Amino acid sequence: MAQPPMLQENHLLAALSEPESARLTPYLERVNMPLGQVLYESGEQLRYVYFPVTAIVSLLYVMENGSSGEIAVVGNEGILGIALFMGGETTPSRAVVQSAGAAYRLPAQQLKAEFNRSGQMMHLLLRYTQALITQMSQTAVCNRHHSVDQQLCRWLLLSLDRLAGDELTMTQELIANMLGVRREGVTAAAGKLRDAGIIEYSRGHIKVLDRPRLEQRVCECYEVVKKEFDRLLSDIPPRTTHPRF
Amino acid sequence: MAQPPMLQENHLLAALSEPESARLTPYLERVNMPLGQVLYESGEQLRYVYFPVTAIVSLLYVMENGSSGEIAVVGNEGILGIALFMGGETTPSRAVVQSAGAAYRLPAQQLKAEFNRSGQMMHLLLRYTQALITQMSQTAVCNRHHSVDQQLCRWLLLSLDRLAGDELTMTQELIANMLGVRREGVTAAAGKLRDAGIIEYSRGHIKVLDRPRLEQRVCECYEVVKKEFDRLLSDIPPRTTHPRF
DNA sequence: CGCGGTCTGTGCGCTTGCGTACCGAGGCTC
DNA sequence: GAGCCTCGGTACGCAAGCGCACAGACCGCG
Repeated sequence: MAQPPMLQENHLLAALSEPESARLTPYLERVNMPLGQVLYESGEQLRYVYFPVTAIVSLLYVMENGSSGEIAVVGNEGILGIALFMGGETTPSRAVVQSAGAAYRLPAQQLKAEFNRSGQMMHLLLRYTQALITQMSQTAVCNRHHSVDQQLCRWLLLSLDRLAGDELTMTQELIANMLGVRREGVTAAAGKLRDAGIIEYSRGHIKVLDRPRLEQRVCECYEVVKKEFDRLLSDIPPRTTHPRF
Repeated sequence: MAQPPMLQENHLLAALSEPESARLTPYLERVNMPLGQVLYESGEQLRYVYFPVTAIVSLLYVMENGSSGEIAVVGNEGILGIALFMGGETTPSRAVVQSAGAAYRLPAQQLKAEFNRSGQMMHLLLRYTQALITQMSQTAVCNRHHSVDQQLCRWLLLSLDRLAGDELTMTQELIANMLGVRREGVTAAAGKLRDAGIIEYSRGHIKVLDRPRLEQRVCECYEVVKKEFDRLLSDIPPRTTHPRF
């Protein structure tokens, strides 16, 4: 509780012990990240890790022919750059800012140093990584078995959980890139949700009006991942569900 | 090199330093695993980790409606039970023996103890886990964008890499479960490969006749994962590519 | 106020894969 | 050798999603 309150905005940072927090704070730098910013490219050596606060970042995989797919999404519950402490230094995926906002960044060296102390931070990061693995696995099966309609619901809920409000800035084209489907497919799915009065949207702004009914329509994948995140990370003490404004 | 030669059969065990190997060897137990054996169920507490030798194990995700999908495959290059050292204790996936054979198993306690020494083994396991993450991500996009034909090629090659010979015992029905598609889809894809003279099969036995042409037909996903495994695990010293008979 | 670019809506033909059903062939058991 | 069960082959209608093309709507900018 003696931490600078700002660090509470990211769950992982918030869960650090005082000595850990004291060691890292001098190196943490708050940055603003605009929509579309690429934090790192596939195969690129990472210079920083990022702890999102109000921003949301997608881990995107881009194939040779240009088609793409989101494999995970990271908000203020997590960290970007797990390859650094896992030992691979890089990953074959790209990290793109999906919702503009703030994050703390930390030089790679400092993160590795703290990780190698094998303290609480290491265990925290590993458990977070396992939660991320669950998200990726679930995405794999969801891609295989569920309709665009259901996946759109899942995607909206994942974003909503990582946002302060009920509004997101995102075109259907971009959502299509994330889900790895056609833009027209998203148009159709979004149209159904609008006709049902669950969302409203216009030119890159989506507002969720009725979250409960969104949860009725989503496939099981959303719930599975959510429960697993809760299970793995619920003991994080100050449990700030959303950043306060 | 003073290790019992048998341990060389699994790449991770083979890469251990002498003291590590000496600590673990007393607890390692060689087991035979028949086709179809379930090493652990979704959500089940793990009592052992497994280091496959000649066996191949699939990480399978089964959905509420019974449909399923393979999210990763583990052979003698890896380990089963990463949730133990990642801190989650369990995962929402199921581990099923896809190709009968031998493995070493180690009680969960011993693995955790060794991991917590933060030595070479820890770094090895973490790098392996990152490679596994790559495999899962790639599976997610492959599920989205590639045809059953291509995915069958990928699946065959992944199995082939983890086998001693060129023959696998596996029905089309089971392959369909792994890929998360219909059995008839596999029949059609396999028929094309047979007509082209690339494989031959009958009643649960598949023989690969022309691996180079299999590699021509596969999607990029296979290569990406293979390269990443090589990059992350290539410094493992005794590089026994396949168990010798 | 008009222009241009971006975002969304819609239509159409095509391919892939799904669900269902049925059948024959090979191998195992008794 | 008869019977049974598993495995693989095939067919048909259906639905989802794709690629492409184009049109209208909205916004910002000059």
